[in-house]
Amino acid sequence: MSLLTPSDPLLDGLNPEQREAVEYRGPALLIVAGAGSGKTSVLTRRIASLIRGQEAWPSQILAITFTNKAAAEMRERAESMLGAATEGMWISTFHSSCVRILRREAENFGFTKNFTIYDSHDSRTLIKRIIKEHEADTYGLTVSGVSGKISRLKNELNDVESYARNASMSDPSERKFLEVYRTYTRALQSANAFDFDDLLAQTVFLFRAFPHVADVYRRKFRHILVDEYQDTNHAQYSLIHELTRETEDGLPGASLTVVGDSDQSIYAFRGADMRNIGEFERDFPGAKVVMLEQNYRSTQNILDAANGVISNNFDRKDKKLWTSIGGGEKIVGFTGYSAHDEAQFVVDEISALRAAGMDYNKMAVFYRTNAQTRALEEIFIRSALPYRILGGTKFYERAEIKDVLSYLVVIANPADTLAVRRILNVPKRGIGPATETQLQNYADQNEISLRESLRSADSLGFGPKVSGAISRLSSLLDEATALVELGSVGDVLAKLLEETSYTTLLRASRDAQDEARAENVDELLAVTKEFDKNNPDGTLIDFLTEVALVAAADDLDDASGTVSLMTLHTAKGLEYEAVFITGVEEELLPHRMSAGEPGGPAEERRLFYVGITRARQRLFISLAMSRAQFGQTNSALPSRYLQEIPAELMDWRQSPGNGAGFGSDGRGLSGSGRFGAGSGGYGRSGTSSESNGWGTTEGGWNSLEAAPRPKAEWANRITNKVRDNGDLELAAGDRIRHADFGDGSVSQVTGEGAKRVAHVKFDVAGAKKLLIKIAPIEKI
DNA sequence: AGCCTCACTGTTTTT
DNA sequence: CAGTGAGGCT
Repeated sequence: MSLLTPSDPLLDGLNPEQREAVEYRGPALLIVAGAGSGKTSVLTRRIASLIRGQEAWPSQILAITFTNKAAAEMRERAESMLGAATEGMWISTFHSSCVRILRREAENFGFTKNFTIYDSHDSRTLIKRIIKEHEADTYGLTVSGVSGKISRLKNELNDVESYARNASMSDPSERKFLEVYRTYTRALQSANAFDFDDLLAQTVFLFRAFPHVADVYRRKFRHILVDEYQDTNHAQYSLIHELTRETEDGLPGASLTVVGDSDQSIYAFRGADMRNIGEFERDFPGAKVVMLEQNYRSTQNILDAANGVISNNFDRKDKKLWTSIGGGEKIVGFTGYSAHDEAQFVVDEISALRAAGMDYNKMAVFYRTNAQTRALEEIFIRSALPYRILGGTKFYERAEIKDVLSYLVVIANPADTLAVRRILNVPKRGIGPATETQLQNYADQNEISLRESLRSADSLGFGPKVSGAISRLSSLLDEATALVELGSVGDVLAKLLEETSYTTLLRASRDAQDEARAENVDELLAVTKEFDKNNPDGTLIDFLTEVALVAAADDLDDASGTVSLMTLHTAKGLEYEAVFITGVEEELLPHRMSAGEPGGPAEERRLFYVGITRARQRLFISLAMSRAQFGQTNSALPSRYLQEIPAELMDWRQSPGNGAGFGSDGRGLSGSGRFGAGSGGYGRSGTSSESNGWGTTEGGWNSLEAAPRPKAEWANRITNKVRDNGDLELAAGDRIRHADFGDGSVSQVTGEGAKRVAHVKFDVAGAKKLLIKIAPIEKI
């Protein structure tokens, strides 16, 4: 048992439950940790107590998180408790743990240890090519459809052959899909590459196919700790199971600790299954369960709001967060006229908080979709507030960065055809599609890689210009490869940039954006040098692995004084003194795409809950009445989740219920900035059939007509059924009747499908544009 | 081969 | 809106 005494600093300040979570010893422990209940602290102290009590060597500990950031934080905390005694511990994400294992074991199953990792963009590119080659698009297969399906299959551990056994071969599109899946799998194999999902799935397959290999790791890891267990998908779950199994010669399985909170499960879309945590006790009979419900982060008001919201999810174990911190300030609500107006509110409040002494890096702004950053950014820039965006279009996804990285990939893994193709004609060197196809054919016929075929340029009958270009590329790659042995990653990259003139050419371009691209490439060069400095023994492969696995929240050093902007997903696991949740509207939160998915609205509610519980002191919730999306402005309704926050907790500066209506003349932004008080309404009342009168005036402003009639406080209460005229056929000359505008005649119909717009001349109300699908109209 | 323009399309969250 | 693909021109 533990050698710790009650006064040991490891147990200092812990409540009885936390303490039990640190001290319990047994084969399986589930820590149900509500938001802000100190789970990271408990987890690290648990690790520390295992080491201090000499119950385990550091190398016997495997701690798994979902993000590198969480892993880094845990490592840091463990180091501050244990110092050098953390050496040899595996504290890393699922994905990087798997890469580590796969690199060691790749030779067992037809890969080499310098395999490439394909991000989702790479796999889409590959899938796109395969769909084209197999003319699979004529069977209705799309790139996103196929890549989504393959990803789901892999997360469920269905490889091609197991899928083939179960698929219905009578369906031609199924057959075609199988063909694509099979080709894709072979392409990955021959490119010596794994996609993201493979990293997990292949590790599981490896363990299952080679029990003696699995045993090596089972013997090694005696204590396995998993964070955010509610977000594990089937592959991750199986991986944990494989690792905690008894070895062939009877060594009992490792002790397993999982931490999670089903209320914070927000990754169902990538296969996460809450049941993994719900059924933990069934999976591990005799498991100990510890509940952490005391919250050390937020004020009671914030927790009450969070509890109010989450209690609307039914299939959950009831648990209530509580705190001894006290009530705190009310939650501030604001309804903007537009996304810009909303952003202005955010900026104003941030300035006020700053003036009151709060540092910018203690504040964060959350949103549901990355697209929402646009308006926020504009206003932040205009107001000269320092901010940083976490996630979004990632540095490593930029075309110029991928180009340059592809050179490094080709050097590390010449089998990677995708990477070879990417650099073949970048920068332009006269190797076009025709040449590429010929090279590929030659490679296929001789069963060599595309990279190898470059060496035979002279004998392929190309013109002198083309074959010269190919030979030069080939020898450049050879030279750089030779340099890998001697030089650092930075040296190799510098040489490649020098020889290809990549940045020089960008700088010579007259496209202004190319200068920015050149700077990005310079930054990448700086990154490699930084890597060389921090990892004197680091290899090119190590560098590429690190780069492939960085995530949105990872590159954040929040020491600097900036406000952080991020999606609600990225926000998980973080906390801030002041939190702004923006865009709390129907169609956005819950997102329209979630409506059709089973459990969608409940998951969106959890997302909102995650956002709320990030806040320590102050919480601001805002929405906009209209929002531009896909170049069009649409009106929006308050999110259904707003009414789940007890009204007395909120202080509405500008409420969705009694906010002013605004006229169809479209004033608003220019005037007072915020629309003034007034009656009438945002949103509508009455029966569902006349709700949602999205009209578009000829002036271009999309607006809701003021609705000077009694209404429920929450306009969206009555919109559970959205009007849908999807099938309504209209043509010029038709007479229609609108719920508000009366009768009119159609002058023109534009757009397609759901975006069909009728241009209508109303007899009294004048000319309007109406979205046919949802306008309250009927043909007469 | 390489450049241009035009039209079209999907339109969430991420390791 | 943004990223892509086709088609036409040099």
